[in-house]
Amino acid sequence: MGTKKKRVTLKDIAERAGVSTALVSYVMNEKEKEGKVSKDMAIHIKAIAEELNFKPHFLARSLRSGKSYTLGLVIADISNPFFANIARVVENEAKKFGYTVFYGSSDEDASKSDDLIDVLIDRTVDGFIIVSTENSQPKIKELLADDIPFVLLDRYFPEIQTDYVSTNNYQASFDACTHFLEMGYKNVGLIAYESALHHMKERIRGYQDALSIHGVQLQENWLQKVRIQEVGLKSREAIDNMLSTDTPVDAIIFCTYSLAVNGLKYINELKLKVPDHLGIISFGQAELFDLYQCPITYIMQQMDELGKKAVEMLIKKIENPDLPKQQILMQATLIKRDSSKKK
Amino acid sequence: MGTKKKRVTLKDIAERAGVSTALVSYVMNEKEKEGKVSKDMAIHIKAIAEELNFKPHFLARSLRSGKSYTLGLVIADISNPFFANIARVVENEAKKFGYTVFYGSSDEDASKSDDLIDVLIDRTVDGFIIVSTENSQPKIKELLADDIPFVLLDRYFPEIQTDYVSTNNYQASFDACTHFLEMGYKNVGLIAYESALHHMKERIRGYQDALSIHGVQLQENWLQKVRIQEVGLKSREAIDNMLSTDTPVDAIIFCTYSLAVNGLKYINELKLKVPDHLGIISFGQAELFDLYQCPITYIMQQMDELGKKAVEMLIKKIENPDLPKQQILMQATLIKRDSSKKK
DNA sequence: ACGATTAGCTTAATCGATTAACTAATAAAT
DNA sequence: ATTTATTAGTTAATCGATTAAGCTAATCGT
Repeated sequence: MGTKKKRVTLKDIAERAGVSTALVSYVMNEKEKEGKVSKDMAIHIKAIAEELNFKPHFLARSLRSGKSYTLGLVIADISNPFFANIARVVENEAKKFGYTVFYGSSDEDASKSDDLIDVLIDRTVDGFIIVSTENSQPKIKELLADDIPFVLLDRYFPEIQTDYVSTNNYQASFDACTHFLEMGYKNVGLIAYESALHHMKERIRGYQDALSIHGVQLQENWLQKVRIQEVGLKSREAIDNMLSTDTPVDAIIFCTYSLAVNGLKYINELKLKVPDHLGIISFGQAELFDLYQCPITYIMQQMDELGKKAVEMLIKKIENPDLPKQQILMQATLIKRDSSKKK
Repeated sequence: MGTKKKRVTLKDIAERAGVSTALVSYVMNEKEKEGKVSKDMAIHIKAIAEELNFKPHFLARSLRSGKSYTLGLVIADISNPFFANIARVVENEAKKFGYTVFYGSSDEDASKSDDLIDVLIDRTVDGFIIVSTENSQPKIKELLADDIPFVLLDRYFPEIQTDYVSTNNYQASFDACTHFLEMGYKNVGLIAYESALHHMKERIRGYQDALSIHGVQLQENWLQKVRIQEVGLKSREAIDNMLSTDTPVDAIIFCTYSLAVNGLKYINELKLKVPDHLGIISFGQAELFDLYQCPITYIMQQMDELGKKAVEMLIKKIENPDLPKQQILMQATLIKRDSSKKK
């Protein structure tokens, strides 16, 4: 009843085989090719290891080798389906390379993010994948200075030279707005986060350029910015603003999933019909978009590829720190559905 | 410029202070109360540690002490909002106790779950929180036999004596069905997973008992079971079955979030109006329920409490393995909204 | 046949922190 | 004055695996 099974160590195997632990270690690490161990002995030792069900002690090995085969993943919020999916992909991909993932949510708060990174450094992770927050530049620079391998995911800082994998947000936003205009919507609005984060600025810029290239003048109140911490309260206000001008919007682009959730809820409350009263396009992808009044047009990012690339880049970086920094921007795809259908 | 900052070790501090590493270790572990270290020396050493920004090496400490302050969390699927939330709560709660969490998704697949647990054991986690899958009893028994601390979360096996924290699913289901009957719905159906998992059986039993206690005879096709792996395909079939009998249902209880997502999607396709054509109650909670045709009535589990309790129990268990096993069933709450409103 | 290789294994240091056991010096007790 | 306690430290083993360096005996080349 509960006999604490004590670990089988190299020593146990060595004793059983009547050899030194070093030899066992060589066998376990397939060093026999290098002429360190005889074939017979290798077979013999492997058999014993098998029989005793030997599993190397991760901590001991890591301590000695300085490698923990552990990655730290810092994301904004695991309860956002976009990041939940990222987390999943990262976890699965890392596993393929023999790495395990510690993760944590920053809640879009730089100090939480910084703390999390510190905790994970203490835990001797080999590297990081980071979805950074506003004001996390100092920490990022610190990581650079300390030569800690990391890859930024989804968000990056154009003024800091780092590895990153992200999406061409400018293009995505440009395409969304253009699509609305082509479908006959005249007054296209956009709700973004009030944020210094570059990806958000790019989304705004893409929208603005699309309007101006199509000869549409951006009207007052079409562009709304909401502080991340106040999404719940201010989303309604933003929509009210967009609708109560001389040139009320007939279509809205939501720059994030949370903005969409809150906005769509309010649109329901206002009893507005999508897309008749209001066309909708949103960044992100979620089951929710299938179940609204009508299927919502959304901007699909290649999450699987984003996550995979990030892991791949990070592991390469860990194994070869001198690799030149790499930047990847992936293309997003506009999934066109009823919420933006032809007027 | 990337000067790999090398770790500050006990030895560095010891040399600087002209003492042995042992003494430094005692100071760092606050053992001075036990009369091992003079006050002056303690202050002196602490000052040096501070100055050099000493951080103990986690792996070294863990290797020596046999404690890693790491928990393993095995959940069904991180992209399900219910589990994403659990993961979050567990992570936050663990942090409060100085623990960090490794997690992974099992995808409701016992062999994946078992593998995951093995990987985490290799990683020397101190204990597990497990949302178990069908057929994972053997692994659970193995953990018991090996005296590895763990707490089951959400799902448990009544035939195995373990610690667990779960919800009174029988009552929750009973209440949901009763609510429908009281609101004037006559033909209440339920869609569940085809599963041997006890929590699922309890949900079914609660529904059946509620019907029979209120004098309603369970009709053919009212109770539908769908295999987890086929939710996408078979949900439609299930709903078709419920609607195409002599006694078609006028209300449906969905036993899980995934069942609800798929079911609601199909109900949209069928252009059925909720709640006029069909009342809806679902287990789980999600933003999606706010944004459907009308707000969906759902069964709210106390996720925060579930997660917190699980962490608390686990850590107590880790620190005192001889603690008697504890079982906790939490009460769920029915959040009544328009999808089940009075006929 | 003699020195040089090489195959095959062992020794021992190492990663960094912890802790039981020991020492030396001082203080208290009898 | 001698024993006993207490204080304030040090030494060295330990957790388990890795690996450079060393050793021995067999093998090779000429």
